[in-house]
Amino acid sequence: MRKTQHLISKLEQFTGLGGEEKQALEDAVVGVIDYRAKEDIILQGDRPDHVHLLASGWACRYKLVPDGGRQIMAYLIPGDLCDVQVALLDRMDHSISALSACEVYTLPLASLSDLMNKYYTISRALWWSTLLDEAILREWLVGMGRRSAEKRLGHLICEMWLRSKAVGLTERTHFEMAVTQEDLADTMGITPEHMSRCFQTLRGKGLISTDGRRMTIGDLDHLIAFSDFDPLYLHQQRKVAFVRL
Amino acid sequence: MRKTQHLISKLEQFTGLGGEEKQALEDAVVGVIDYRAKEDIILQGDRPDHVHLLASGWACRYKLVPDGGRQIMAYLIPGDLCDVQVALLDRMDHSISALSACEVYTLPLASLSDLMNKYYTISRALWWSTLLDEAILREWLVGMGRRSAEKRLGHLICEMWLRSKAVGLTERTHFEMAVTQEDLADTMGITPEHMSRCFQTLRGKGLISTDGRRMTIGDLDHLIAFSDFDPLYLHQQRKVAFVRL
DNA sequence: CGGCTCATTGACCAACGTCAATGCCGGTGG
DNA sequence: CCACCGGCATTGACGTTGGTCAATGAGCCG
Repeated sequence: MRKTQHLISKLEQFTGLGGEEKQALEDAVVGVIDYRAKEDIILQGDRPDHVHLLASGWACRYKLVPDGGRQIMAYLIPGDLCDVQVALLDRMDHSISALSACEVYTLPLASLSDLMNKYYTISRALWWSTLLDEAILREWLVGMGRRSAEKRLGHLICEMWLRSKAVGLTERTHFEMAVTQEDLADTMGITPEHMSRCFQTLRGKGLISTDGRRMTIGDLDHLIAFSDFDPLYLHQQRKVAFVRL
Repeated sequence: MRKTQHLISKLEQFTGLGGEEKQALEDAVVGVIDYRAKEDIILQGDRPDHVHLLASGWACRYKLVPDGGRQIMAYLIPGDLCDVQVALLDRMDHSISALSACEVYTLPLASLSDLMNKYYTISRALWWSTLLDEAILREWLVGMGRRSAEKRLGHLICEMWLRSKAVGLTERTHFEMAVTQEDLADTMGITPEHMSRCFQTLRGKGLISTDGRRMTIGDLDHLIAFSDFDPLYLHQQRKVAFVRL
């Protein structure tokens, strides 16, 4: 399998890619690094000279606040680029950390930049992926402001199920949600204790069930309705990925 | 004064622009539209064929949720482009509405696209501005998850003071904050009643005072400290805009 | 077995929501 | 000029979501 398979699956939601373009992406990968859970990949203030492509596992963008709290601002799954933005911004305004064990491919910033100059399609597709990140961020903000913690959890499960599906990591009814309840609590702006209570509720309603990190969706239609989930914001233009279970 | 003066001031935080580039931007403006407060500029689902540049007044990005609630996800001030992203995404995943009376310039999507092909600097500067939007969104999410409503309000005031300053719309200690408390409540995910209480607190501490829509910062250093404000996320690279009052 | 991390539970508490009423102010028409 | 109106801000009493603290379990691994 190609190293860039997940990335290509992701980009192909938006546009077709030719064989030459796929090979060029593949050739840009120069190294691989392993991280353990909770290990930092990039720190706030860094100015990385490589772009990081997540190959396996889950990671997150986060910031710490003075009182010691952590706010997670994005989940990164296989196929996601961690830091395209550093090409333009002076330095990282947030940190990135592994949530589970992760494999990360490195691509020299210069190669990626060449590639974007040479292949208009790749350039557009990468720009599209940053706009998608932004759209997800907006939807999370809506959740934080206007949805209960339980609905936010349900919403996130729907989102990650679809995003995993788009890169080929979802089974029919279940997928690997490689995070702890504490991570989820830091995502939703609540405490781990309350996160646990939210899980009870969703399980009690028969919407989900869990076995370790494996998340099984018990009743997709009702989960969607309960969570007020509308996949429009994921902009999955080319494939109708959102089929019934 | 140039129509694109505010936009140019904004972009020059990031990069220098030559006279030819400035003129090209100016020439791309083809029309102007007036909106009254509360009027929608773009609706969710739209696919505008023009890019909108805010010339005066304040606007916002927002989404509605089923129970009737509104979540504001960004403020737009003079010099901000409303919808560069629609060039790539299929359609708007959120709406944009005027918060005060607004003047909006329109630029044909095709002209802007030509301009970005011809002038690498402009292309980079516009990309930078979308990354900035994303950085602001992340910081708002941190606030929603991990800061009290009072601190969020203080933080927003610091942010808008700086952003207004970057486009030349801030006096020494005060600026026009063209929004109602209800708008602010919909921004922070709280109720107007609670927003009012937050204002009392900040006024009581002597951090701010208000006169209609005019926001006066009483004690910048303490407001910054109180709000846990760090301007790093605004990525104001070229100018040290963050001088003391 | 012991030590770790993660999930869960319960009792109590604080931030913020809800509802209902009041005040303020600028605009407008008689 | 004044009465009235509509939009916005404010206040108070009380309710709810989610926080805090402290303890207990449950699984995993050396």
